[in-house]
Amino acid sequence: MRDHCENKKLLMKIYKRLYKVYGPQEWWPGDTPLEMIVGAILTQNTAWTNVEKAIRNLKKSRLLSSPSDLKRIKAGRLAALIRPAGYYNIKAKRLKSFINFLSSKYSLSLKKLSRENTGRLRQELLTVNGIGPETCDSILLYAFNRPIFVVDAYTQRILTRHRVLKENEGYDAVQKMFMEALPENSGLFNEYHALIVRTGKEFCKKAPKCDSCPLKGKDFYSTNKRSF
DNA sequence: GACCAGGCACATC
DNA sequence: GATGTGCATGGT
Repeated sequence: MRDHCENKKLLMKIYKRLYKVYGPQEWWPGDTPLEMIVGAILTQNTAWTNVEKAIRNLKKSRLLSSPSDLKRIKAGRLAALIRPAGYYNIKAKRLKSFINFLSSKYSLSLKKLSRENTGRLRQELLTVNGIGPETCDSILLYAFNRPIFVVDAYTQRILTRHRVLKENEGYDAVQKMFMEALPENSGLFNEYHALIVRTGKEFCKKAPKCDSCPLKGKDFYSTNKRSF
């Protein structure tokens, strides 16, 4: 994370390239803030295709119309419905802990929750068991439209391979780098993260497929001398 | 059949 | 504070 100025230019260049190739991703794939929050929890370490099945089940059972639906349902039944998303017992608990938080502190109202300023909102969400930094920031950015950059495994992997980050950089440090390098704009943060995931899925899995990656070529590497 | 996916909490050292 | 482990389904 040396050469701040160079990294800043490189991060914009990467964004422009991905946007040019893929166009707008129009994330989050969900219709309402509640559905986005549920999706953010369900997608933890899980392929989105599996999450879709779980969300379909919840919608079919009319459990995503309002938070009170999820408040009423028993954790065991909830777990059965979200089974395709994997880790279903623990995720059912996590959904419940969010709903209990919303219920006890915001009278089950997402609108009330959304009146908090961004810093406070982030602080509050992070107290919920099962909501860590990435899930929290996905909720802030996609459900509440706040200018917060979401860091995920693909972000780390792609930027490490492009020598912008050293290996095992912490979440907060990576987020800080993005947010200092880019204009504070939730639309930009939204598209950038979505484009990273899109690129990561196609080209930057643990075994990378760099040959046809849009970020191939020396234009997209930091000159920072780092071994990786 | 092995490997992996848009993490997180908790135990242990 | 770093490191290891359980949680689980469905696609490649």
